[in-house]
Amino acid sequence: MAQKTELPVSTTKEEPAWKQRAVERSTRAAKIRAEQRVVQFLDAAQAIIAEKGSLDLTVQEVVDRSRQSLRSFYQHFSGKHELLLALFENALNESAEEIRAATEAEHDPVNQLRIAVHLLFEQSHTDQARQRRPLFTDFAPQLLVSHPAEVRVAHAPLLTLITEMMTRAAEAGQLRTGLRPRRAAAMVMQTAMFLSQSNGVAASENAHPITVDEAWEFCFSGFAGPGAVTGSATSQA
Amino acid sequence: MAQKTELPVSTTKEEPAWKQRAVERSTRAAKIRAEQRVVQFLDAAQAIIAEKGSLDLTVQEVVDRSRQSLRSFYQHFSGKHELLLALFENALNESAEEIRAATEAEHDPVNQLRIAVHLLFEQSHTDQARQRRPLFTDFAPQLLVSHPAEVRVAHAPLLTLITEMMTRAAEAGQLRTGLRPRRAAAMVMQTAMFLSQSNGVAASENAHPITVDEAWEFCFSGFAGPGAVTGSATSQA
DNA sequence: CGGATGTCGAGAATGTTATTCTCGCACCGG
DNA sequence: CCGGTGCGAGAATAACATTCTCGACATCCG
Repeated sequence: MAQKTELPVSTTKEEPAWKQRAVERSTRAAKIRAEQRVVQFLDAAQAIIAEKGSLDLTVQEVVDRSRQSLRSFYQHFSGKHELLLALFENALNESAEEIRAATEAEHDPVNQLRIAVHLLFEQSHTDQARQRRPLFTDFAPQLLVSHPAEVRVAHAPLLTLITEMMTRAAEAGQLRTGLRPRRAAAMVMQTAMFLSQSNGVAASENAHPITVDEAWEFCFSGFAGPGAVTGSATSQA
Repeated sequence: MAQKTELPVSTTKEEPAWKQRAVERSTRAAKIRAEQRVVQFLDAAQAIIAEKGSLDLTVQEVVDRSRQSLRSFYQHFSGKHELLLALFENALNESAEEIRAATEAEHDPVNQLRIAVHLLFEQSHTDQARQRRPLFTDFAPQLLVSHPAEVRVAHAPLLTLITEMMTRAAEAGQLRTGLRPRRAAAMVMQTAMFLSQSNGVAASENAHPITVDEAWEFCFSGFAGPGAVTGSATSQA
């Protein structure tokens, strides 16, 4: 691509320093701009979703809102799907942060887990708290089917966090024998999220909806083994 | 609409018997035809799904395959969505039947539950056994978000079945105190299905995938009271 | 028989999106 | 000033779902 005529043959292997620097300079600027744009797209999408309380957004909407162009959009994302995936990962990271923050005051690992399950459950609830996170939990199921690998990556931080707790619980002898902490963490995490989701809007008909506490009791017994007792601060509400 | 002139006023309230019969006769024929057509659409869709192993079907495909017309399709279904819903309900009914059949030889309610969880788990697995049922389990998540009420209806037969088992388990003192059978049933059902789904294709990377037995142990501990032990026929595999 | 009415296949028309493509402008180093 | 390059505006394309129109064929009623 470059003017081979003026450059020594060695160039093929290693560019001269000045060129590298020059390229670097022009490259960095481009990178910064790119990052800015990506962020703008992300923010725009987030805002739209928050406004309409649903994932039904059009690439066009996002583009308009972010005051950029379709062209630019497809230059930065391979498609709508990647945008959503980015938001999804974001949301899960934030969620993990939130849980970490909410549990760091607590010493008892089982209580930490209880808090984690509560938060996870609430954040995954489709109805309530339609502000930010739940939407991505709406999105998760589709993803789970179409792009399981990406989902696993996105779940990683949360899974890691919960695994830590579970490991400490295991050390405290709170874990059913024969159950590896990571497995337990995975199951608890999934269960909390999905039980929450499966409640749907149905608050009207029968008393179906499963409560946070029920879900927690279920998870707790699930990993602690039958007969265990919920940590000291059990919410008997 | 009818010729009011020749008919007594009373007609407005109650049609004469002969007319009712006539209407009935012509109506029945129509109904039969309609049912036939619906079945044809359903079969065609099922076949296509089985063939491509995915839910990505086009209304057009279904229509072509069933040797009918678009017009006819929209005359019998309010839209693609309703078709999928019908298939979904079907699949869940079959699933419930299957489970019922597989458990009727078993007396111990806990063992019945174990079998049920195993079957549910396997049927919900996205990978394996891509023949019939799993596809609808793929479909479920979307539905759960968009039409929770319908999902509840579709789940009803399965839920009922599992609730029966759970009730018997409770009578046998196998259920954690304070846990109503129906709630337990709902949670176990959801957990079995979702844990299975969340495994994704990832069989390659880390050892993530949760096994049937792990899921069962988790569920069992989740609902069973203190000191309970998995039913006699525990598969220690 | 002959027209009215209803059913239905064939396929065109419409509407919504995502995604791609084409232009043309503005800016930048030489 | 010139050839590029980055990018906005928006037209073009492609899939689909859903609706609409037409015309053939049947069935019923007088």
